[in-house]
Amino acid sequence: MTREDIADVLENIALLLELKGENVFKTRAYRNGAEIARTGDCDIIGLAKENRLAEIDGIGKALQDKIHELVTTGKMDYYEDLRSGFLPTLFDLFEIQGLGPKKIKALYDKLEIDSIESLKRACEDGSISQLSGFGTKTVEKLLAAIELREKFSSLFRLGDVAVLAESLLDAIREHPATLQCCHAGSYRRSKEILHDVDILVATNHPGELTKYFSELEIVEDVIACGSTKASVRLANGLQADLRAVSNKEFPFALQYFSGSKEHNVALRQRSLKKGWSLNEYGFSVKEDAEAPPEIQQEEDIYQALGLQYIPPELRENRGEFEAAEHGEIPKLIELENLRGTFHNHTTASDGRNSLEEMAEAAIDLGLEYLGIADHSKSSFQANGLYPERLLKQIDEIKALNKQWEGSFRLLAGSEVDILKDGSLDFPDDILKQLDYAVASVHNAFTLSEDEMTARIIRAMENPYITMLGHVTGRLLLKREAYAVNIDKIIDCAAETGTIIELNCSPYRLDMDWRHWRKARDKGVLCSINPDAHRVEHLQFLSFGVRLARKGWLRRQDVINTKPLAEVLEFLKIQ
DNA sequence: GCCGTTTTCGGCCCGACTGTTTTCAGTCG
Repeated sequence: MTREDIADVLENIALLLELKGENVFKTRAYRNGAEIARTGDCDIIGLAKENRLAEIDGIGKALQDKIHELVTTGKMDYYEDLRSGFLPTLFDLFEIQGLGPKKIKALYDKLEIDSIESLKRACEDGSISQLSGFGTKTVEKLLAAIELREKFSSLFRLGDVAVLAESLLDAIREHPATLQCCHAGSYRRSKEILHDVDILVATNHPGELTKYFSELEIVEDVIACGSTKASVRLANGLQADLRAVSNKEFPFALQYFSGSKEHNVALRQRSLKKGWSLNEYGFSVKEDAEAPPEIQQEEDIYQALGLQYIPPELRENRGEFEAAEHGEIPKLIELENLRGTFHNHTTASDGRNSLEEMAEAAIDLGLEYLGIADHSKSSFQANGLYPERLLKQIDEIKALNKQWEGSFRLLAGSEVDILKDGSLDFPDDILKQLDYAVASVHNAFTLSEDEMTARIIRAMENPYITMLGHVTGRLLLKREAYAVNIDKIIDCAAETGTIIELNCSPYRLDMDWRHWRKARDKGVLCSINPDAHRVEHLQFLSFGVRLARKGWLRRQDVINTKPLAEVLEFLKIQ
């Protein structure tokens, strides 16, 4: 029994109660309990065993008894009763955009729809249209949502893969027969969306390693396990592949399996011009071609082909060859370059940690400054701040800053909503009291591209707006970006000197890496922001740096590589 | 179902958007 297990049971109870049309506040109590189980600071399992759940705020008598029963017996009668008679596929319906408890209840009661499959059938055969509240538009939207889900079913966000990918590589590294190992594929190239994880190992005992790999504890299913290659599936459905090669082949295999396919096609074409055919095992030399140099490591392959080394993140055949030919591959930003960050939340709005806790966590990470940007009043759902509370927070930040005497500083900002017409949620006389302000769109996502672009540009033109938050509002594998003309936004950022955020929440990674190079070339500065809602989220900075590298960004292109003194000067604050 | 109290009952986050129901219900953030 883990915290996750408890959270899942409570969350499912909340869904089933919603289906039964129970009191929304009762439902909310269970959902709140799930959240506490999943992410609360307390040791919920230990407290449950000791009958001390009453110490947790939000867990009342009913949940205490039920969680205690679940933890000590492994099941909960209330939950078993509630879900008897329903297929587990029913829960999938809640993941379809546009379907909530009321509609799911209607679908279940009237048409016995209890899975995405039966929903799709009912959409296609027209039976859904008989139900009141389900018109043609609704059916269209449901079909689109089902299609989106199918499209994404075998895809994973970088942030959901990173821990697994690292622990797999660690396991391979520990094996005594491993000579060297490395990630390959799209994980190595830091793609934001992945469909598998590739690991390459150099060894003299390949069969031992593939067997060892397929028997690792985190492996759920073995898809294939041969003498040089193993494919497995992990509990979350992610596929992981291991390829074992000799030490001599390793640089070639690493280059080959890192891709991208387009990059490799271009590289092999270059190689052929020299009379060398390139594959995952090495160069094979055509007759009367000169002999290629000795290859010790991946860098040597690029050098042999007359190219500067191309970091894996840039291998998308998007101009990296031209740059490498002319020695113009940039020195890309590294995680160690970051000196601080902006756009973080606290308990004042929808964050989980206090100002002090966020500051301590930032100091522990070695940062010199941390920008606090809680939501503004229009983000009701996020407990956005009204001016009085914001001004009070500014005072609190000033008071806290005294203790660090310049060695660390909290910056007082706001994530101010860009309203539908492009005006801001706070008047200028409030904004000007802040150290900086992030402007973000949080509602009215369905404006036309022209309207949305004009709306955002209007906000950027406000002199008190320092940076633009999550430019497209996308949630990876969950919600498409809203319509916006990125090129116009970049031009406006260049003209107004507005920084553009690289929001490094694993769900966002927005602005997309494909736009950063041109933004950089127009002189637009980037800010790598974790959008942290709790101290652990500061770790998202590493994803931000990976995607900034993928966007060709150098240290000098990112505002938060600047030391504190320079940032204060930049923001014109004391 | 939880919480807090002017203590055992009433409040619990609110507004925008969408589609369809011609006056509002459901979903979402």
